[in-house]
Amino acid sequence: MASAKVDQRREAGLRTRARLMDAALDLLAERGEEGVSLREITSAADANVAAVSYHFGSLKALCGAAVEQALERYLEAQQEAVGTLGPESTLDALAAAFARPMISAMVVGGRDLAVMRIVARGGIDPPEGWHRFDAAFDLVRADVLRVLKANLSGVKDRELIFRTRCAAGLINWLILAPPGADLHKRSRKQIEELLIPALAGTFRGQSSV
Amino acid sequence: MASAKVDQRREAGLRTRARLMDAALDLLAERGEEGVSLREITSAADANVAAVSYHFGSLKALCGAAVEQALERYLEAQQEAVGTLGPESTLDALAAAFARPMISAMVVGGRDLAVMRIVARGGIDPPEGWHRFDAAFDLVRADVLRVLKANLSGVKDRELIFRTRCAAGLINWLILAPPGADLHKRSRKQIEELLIPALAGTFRGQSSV
DNA sequence: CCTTTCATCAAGCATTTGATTGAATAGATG
DNA sequence: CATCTATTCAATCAAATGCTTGATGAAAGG
Repeated sequence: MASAKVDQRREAGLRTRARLMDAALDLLAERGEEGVSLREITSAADANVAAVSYHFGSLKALCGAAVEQALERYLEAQQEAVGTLGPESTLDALAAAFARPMISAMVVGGRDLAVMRIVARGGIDPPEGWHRFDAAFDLVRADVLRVLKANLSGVKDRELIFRTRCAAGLINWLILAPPGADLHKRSRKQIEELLIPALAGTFRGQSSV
Repeated sequence: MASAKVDQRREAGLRTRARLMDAALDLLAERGEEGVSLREITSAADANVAAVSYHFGSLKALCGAAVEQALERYLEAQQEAVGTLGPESTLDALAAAFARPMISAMVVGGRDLAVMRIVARGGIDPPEGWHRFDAAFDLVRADVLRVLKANLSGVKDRELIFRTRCAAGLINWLILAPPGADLHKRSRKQIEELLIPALAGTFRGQSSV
């Protein structure tokens, strides 16, 4: 019990800090950076308005921390999913791996979905400091590009890169779509059956007329 | 000169009214409904703050009118583009027609692009009163679906509808992407060469493994 | 020429925003 | 026990928000 002793005050502080981050995450996912207010976050987190200044310095800093955390969680999942692909993988397998984090988030819902929505929003209005993760994004893109080149040898790199962008955009769009639209609340299998072919088609392009 | 006589006061009023709408359109396209303030619009339109209340009743009403006007312009262009398709049209032709308004807006830029951005934003955060245009959207979707069924006889309707949604989302995503990304400021030909195959692929799906 | 009508404007309104302050509370330390 | 420290809280701040008001100017109408 000696080394397990902790300062209860500090622990309580970290708890409200975490509550603030979670509340910010949910609200940012729902309404975006412009539509989230200090009072709303603190009341959702059951904390005092001053707690934000105390723990993060400012509302902006809190949002930045929340977005950063979302990005880290997302990139980890996305890298793990795409990293397992070998050069022999089919476009279907690529599409499945590429979409896996998004599909999981959609099935599970809750905070995982919020993370995805925040990342997707960042594709439209990139928060400052976003470029800190450029290298990680490039890593994912490189993995995708490798599989694409193996499957579509006749297509220029520029086109393949663009199609990767399209595929990502397609996914992000579906994530940001208002709940109640097509995919939300469906089973993993149903989502895959609809999404994977469309996504694989985007990668493949209309090569055969 | 008899019937051409107009009230100069009223004409001036209509001019500032139009200036307000244009300013609102630009700002809404850039920052979305949450990020636009009364003072910003009126200063961009070179008008007094009270002009908004006078001409539209409220800021919300002004934004609603601007969004509605954008939707009308968009739907007209989209319907015209897709309506020319026959049942014999290839997926390439379908993709070209489907993307034509977006491509034109991207090449021309300016207010046309603002219109597209507002419509795209509406796909994520649908403004109230949006469903007034559901019928018009359905018309476009029906035209697309007709061509899709002729080209992809083995695929279920539900999948084709979903792929139409994916294609629209893909386009909207590229429209909303920050300027400076891939497509912006490129020639129509360059944009088409990149976009049409990707879009046609999305429609076609990965039917042949 | 006088009155009315339409549009614009500076000034001010109440509310909400993010942020700060000093006191109060609860736990840790010696 | 007393002292210190980390956290929370109600109260408050200046700035920005959307909106209204009464005055002002200019064109229109009789």
